[in-house]
Amino acid sequence: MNKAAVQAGQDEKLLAAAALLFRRKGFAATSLREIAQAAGMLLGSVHYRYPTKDALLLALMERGIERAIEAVRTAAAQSIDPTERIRLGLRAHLLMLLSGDDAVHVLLFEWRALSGHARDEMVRLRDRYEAFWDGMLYEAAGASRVRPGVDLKLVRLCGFGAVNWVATWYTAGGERTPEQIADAFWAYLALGLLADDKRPADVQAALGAFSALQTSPSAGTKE
Amino acid sequence: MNKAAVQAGQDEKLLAAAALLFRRKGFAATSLREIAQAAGMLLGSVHYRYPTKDALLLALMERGIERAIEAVRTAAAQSIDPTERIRLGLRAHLLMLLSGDDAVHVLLFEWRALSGHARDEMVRLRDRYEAFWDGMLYEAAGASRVRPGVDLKLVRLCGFGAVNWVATWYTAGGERTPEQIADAFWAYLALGLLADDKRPADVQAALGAFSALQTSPSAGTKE
Amino acid sequence: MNKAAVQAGQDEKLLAAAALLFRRKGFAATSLREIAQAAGMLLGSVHYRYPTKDALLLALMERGIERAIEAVRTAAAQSIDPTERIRLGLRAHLLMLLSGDDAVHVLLFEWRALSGHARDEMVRLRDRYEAFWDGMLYEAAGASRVRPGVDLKLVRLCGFGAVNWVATWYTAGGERTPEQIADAFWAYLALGLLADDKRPADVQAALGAFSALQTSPSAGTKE
Amino acid sequence: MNKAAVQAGQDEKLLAAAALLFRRKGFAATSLREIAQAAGMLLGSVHYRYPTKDALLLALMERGIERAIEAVRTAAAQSIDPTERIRLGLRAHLLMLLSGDDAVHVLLFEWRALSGHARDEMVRLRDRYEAFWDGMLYEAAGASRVRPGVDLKLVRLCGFGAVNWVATWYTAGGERTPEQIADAFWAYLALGLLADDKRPADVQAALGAFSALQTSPSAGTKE
DNA sequence: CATGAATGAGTGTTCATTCAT
DNA sequence: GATGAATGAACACTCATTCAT
Repeated sequence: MNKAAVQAGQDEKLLAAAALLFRRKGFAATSLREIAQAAGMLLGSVHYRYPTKDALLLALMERGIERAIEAVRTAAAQSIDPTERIRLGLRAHLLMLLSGDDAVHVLLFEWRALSGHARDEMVRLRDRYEAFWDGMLYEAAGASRVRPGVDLKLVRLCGFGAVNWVATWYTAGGERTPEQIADAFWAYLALGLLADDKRPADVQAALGAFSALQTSPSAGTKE
Repeated sequence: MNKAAVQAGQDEKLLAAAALLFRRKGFAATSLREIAQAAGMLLGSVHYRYPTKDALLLALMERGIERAIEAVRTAAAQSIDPTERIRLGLRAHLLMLLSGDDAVHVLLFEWRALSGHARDEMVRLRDRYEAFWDGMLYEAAGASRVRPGVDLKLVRLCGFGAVNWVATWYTAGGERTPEQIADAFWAYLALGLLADDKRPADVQAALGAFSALQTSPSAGTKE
Repeated sequence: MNKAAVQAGQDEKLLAAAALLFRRKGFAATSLREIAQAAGMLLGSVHYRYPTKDALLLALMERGIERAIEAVRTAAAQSIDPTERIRLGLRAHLLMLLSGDDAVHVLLFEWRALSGHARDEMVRLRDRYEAFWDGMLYEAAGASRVRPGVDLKLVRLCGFGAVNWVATWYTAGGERTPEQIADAFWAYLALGLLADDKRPADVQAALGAFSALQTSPSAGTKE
Repeated sequence: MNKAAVQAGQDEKLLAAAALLFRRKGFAATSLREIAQAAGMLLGSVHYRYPTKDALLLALMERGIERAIEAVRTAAAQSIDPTERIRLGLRAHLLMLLSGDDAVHVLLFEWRALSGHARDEMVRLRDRYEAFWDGMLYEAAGASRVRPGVDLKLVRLCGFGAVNWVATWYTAGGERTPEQIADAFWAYLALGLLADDKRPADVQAALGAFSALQTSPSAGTKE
């Protein structure tokens, strides 16, 4: 039992080291030797735990997805208001991505390195997370808070994009905290950028294509 | 003269092949041998044109940024209305990213592979593009179409994120065209998601943090 | 225990093969593939033992210097007469250089190929060997066998040059053995070339510059 | 005629640049591109003048040998005393080697890089120079200044070694000039190191092997 | 169970050389 | 006559992976 705990700890150290390096240098540019060294173990031992580099990445992603779902679920549970739940979830998602866990970052940015079976497996994991978010959005829509004609799936993809992309430019110690960024993004999406008295007239006109869009609200998106 | 044209064509083929492969497999996972083969030239010839792999990537990015700026500028020039110009620019940006040119994709997703001087150079290129967009946004703000308290830089980062992330999930032949996606994202951001009669009461309350944010409208974001 | 012995044997074979090839073709003109093949191992295995080509050369030089010092010390220990000790040491040095070990040859002729840290390391090794020889020479001088006004450091450099250069023209099976060559060189240096009755008059005159030199007997030589 | 002069000047610059680089980095480690750049010409033009790298080295050596012979001959001509002529020749040889011309250095230290026909050619050149020196030595012997039993060829090899090796450790601005070094070496060889009253007794005894040597004075040496 | 020596395919890069112009 | 684009073999080196112990 003690031995098993040590092993789990070793595994934890290994995955954490891998996540850090994958995030910093990318999957392909990181060698298993580096990971082994960073984790304080030997190269052979890495292969003992994960037979291939792909398997290590996949394990990392699995862990990332579980933690992300867990974190978002916990955050959202703090409110029963659907809109507020989304805001809290968004905060949690961004927090995980920026400072919580390298595994989440890896999950979002290194999946292209996988191929074949490992890639299918990873897609399955992502779908689970996306389904979880879609659930929250449909709650909000059900509470008829969302403007009619809005495609929820597309909203999810829009919001995810905005938030995930933050990992690209954010640096700790900047002028905004992750929480502030998440709230601001949510405010933009929820309220819109344009001043109230300016909206109806010119925007509606400008978005002719968008109006057409509203008539087919369930248009799909995914590969 | 003929010779110069042939050389330029060779170069074009080389960069196009590199862009395609970098996009599909990532920079680190693509070998110069593969690129050479895809471009129909020999390995030595690739190095003759670009002394290092980094130099090839950098050249690709330079081309990508020039084309992106050009495309967005041309699209935005079709209207004099600041809001409409943004919508048209967004469309052009997404179109470049998705189907116009692999170089733009590479520019956005492979910059982490660079280091040292090449990275500085790339950052300089990106800054130019971002400055170009900020210009368009300030126009719109100057025409007092934007809700007070909105941080334009953060809006740009939000919008870029949403749009750039599309490259992550979009597949040609899907149910929406790039233009439709761009318009929809712009509509979400411009008008907001929430129904008019629902907005003032509960959103304002939900976004306490956001209200605080509005008092310091010029808060920065970046590293 | 058996395993360690096998490994040491492999290492020995590798270094011996490298020394032979470096001697025959020079460091830069010898490829690691050739060395691997000559040592009966695979290219990857060479790098496993010595991470870089420079490291391999350095290891070779270290071995060369150790063996040279050991051989010279052992030979010189056979006599207690300072002059005789030098003759015996010279013999041993030349023997190592010509037929004993390619590593010694490499040490003397391939050091220019190194740069940076590896070169510093090599200089350190050479200095140790030279200090060892200077010790022997000072012994002889202390026994007041050496003509006054002779610069011992310069003598060492003169003798080393004469003897090391032999590696340039010597071929096994020639008309003189290494021992005979060493003894002859030592005789020339010790006794001088000129007949006794011819020396005082004309040589002294011919060597005006040399006489001047004798007045500053401690003039240095080296960088 | 003007054109021919320009060409000869170009050739001169090319050979000088090659000599400098070969001396500094070795033949194998110097690329033709470097040489071309240092000579201010283009890579193709180097090949235009010398079809292969070996040919360039060989041309360099030819020039080196011619200059060396010329310099030594001129220096020796300043005296009619055979011993003095040797001293002056030695001075000239060392001067060429150290500061006169990189080609001489290359000639002595880079010949191992050649093989096949080019190597044979180079050996022929060296033999010419050595024959020239042997001529001077036999003059001195004929004037019966040399101790009986001394092998002149071996003396030449001994002296050449001592002097050539100086290039290995000499640095300009050191405490001795090349002339002083040459004179000192000649003094050591001509007069011997040991004090007069110490010589007959112990050295003769110590050099038993040498006495045997004296009975076969014409023993050859060369490969 | 864990290790580390060994592997060999593959990497980016260098380079002397060729040749059409 | 002189150039520089193109070549491809060779280079030192990296790396995920295997396997005997």
